[in-house]
Amino acid sequence: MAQNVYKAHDHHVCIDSAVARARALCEQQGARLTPVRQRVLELVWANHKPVGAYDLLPKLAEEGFNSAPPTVYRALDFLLDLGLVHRISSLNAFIGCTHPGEAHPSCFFVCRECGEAQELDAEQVNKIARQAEAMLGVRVEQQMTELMGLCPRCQDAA
Amino acid sequence: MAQNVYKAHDHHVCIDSAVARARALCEQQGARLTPVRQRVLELVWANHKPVGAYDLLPKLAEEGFNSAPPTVYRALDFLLDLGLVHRISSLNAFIGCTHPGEAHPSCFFVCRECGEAQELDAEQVNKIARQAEAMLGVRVEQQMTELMGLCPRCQDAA
DNA sequence: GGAGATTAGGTTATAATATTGCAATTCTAC
DNA sequence: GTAGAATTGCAATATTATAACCTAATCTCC
Repeated sequence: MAQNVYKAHDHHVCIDSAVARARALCEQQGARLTPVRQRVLELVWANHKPVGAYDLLPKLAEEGFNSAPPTVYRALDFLLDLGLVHRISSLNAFIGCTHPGEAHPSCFFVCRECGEAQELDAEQVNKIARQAEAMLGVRVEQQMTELMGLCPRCQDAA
Repeated sequence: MAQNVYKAHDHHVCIDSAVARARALCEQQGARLTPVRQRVLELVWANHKPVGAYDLLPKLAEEGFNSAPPTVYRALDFLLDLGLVHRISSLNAFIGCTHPGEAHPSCFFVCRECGEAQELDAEQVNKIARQAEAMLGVRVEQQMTELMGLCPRCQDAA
């Protein structure tokens, strides 16, 4: 299971290590972590809530970056390709990945109240994929699972 | 596992039984399967490919139905609530469900070539949900899984 | 069967998300 | 240093979804 976001933690470490992993991965793959791309990654990691592409635009603008939609979508596509971020389809939003290294299954729990997302172990989803391949003859190339509900904190609050 | 869409079948049966199930379910729940709603359901069932809301509009228009976006979105929302259709988030599209009866986990394989979707057994996804509840203390209310890849036919074609 | 409540549908406008196409620039490898 | 590739800037537009407000149909209960 990935790191538990519901435990108290120094979030700067999350951001810093995300950038460090990104840098390493880009070097390894011969990809370029340009200023926009790095800044988008940092902004996605600003907290543990999936962020919309259009939420990033004004923040980039403030900092003097170009801020037209294609800029942020291109950066996000780049990060998605490297598995540095995941897309939460049901929210049209993006969130940082804790164990990047090319595209891999996306499996998250998202709280409908606070919006925080917790990455989950995707082992069971792999089972579904293997089962479908065996029983139906399909070939699975991508997987995503999204669970929605209430996180521990928001249950307590209610 | 739900019916296998890759096997030859008389598709009229799919549509007819979908409508029959819908009628029964609506009766049971005291909901009204109005003409627009039934027609939208039939159109969603026109084939086994997820269909976009905006693809339905012109077809409804041809048949003299009102055809503004809210009309089709309302019909789709109604059908979603009853579990008669599912939303494929990664495609912004909708597909008929073979075993309706209020909202339930959505689990599909979608072919990236032909676009056909095959509903899968969601038992493993339930396991993920229970695991997340046990280990993280979250409460899961909704689930969706989407697998992407190549269906048997499109593998053969390639 | 009629009054009031509820549900469904019509209409217009607009919000939110995402992409296309092309020109300009920067980087990389030779 | 130059050709080719990757990246960015920019303007326009496509696609998906909802808001707000009103009218009409249907239900419920007496």
